Amino acid sequence: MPNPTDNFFEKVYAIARQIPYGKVTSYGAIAKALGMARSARMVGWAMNACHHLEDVPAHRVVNRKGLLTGKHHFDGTNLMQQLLESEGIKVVDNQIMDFDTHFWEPEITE
DNA sequence: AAGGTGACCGGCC
DNA sequence: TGGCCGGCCACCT
Repeated sequence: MPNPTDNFFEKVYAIARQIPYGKVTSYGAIAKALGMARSARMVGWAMNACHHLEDVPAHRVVNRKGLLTGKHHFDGTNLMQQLLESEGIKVVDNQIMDFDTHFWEPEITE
């Protein structure tokens, strides 16, 4: 019997798992998809908890500037960048190149 | 119960 | 684009 708070995380995970291969999205986009555009920070918090889940491609979630703000939370230091580049996304200095091109907008689940 | 924290965002210069 | 400031909401001590 999951707590109601866990549902919130599940929602974030659901969005993250919907991110297609070679695509990225922003915390704000996910927050907006959940109807909490003003609480993008909560998405980041949820991502922190999702870090122990392999089903959630957290490396495809970056901030709205396309900066790999959370790369520091991954196992290594450049693991997040490696994963993105492995999907065809060019990353330089923790920043995604052609962010608008690889940007993917999550579906609104309300 | 209250305060501090955080993988952020938007506006302004 | 980059830096600074305020707001935002859930979680932890």
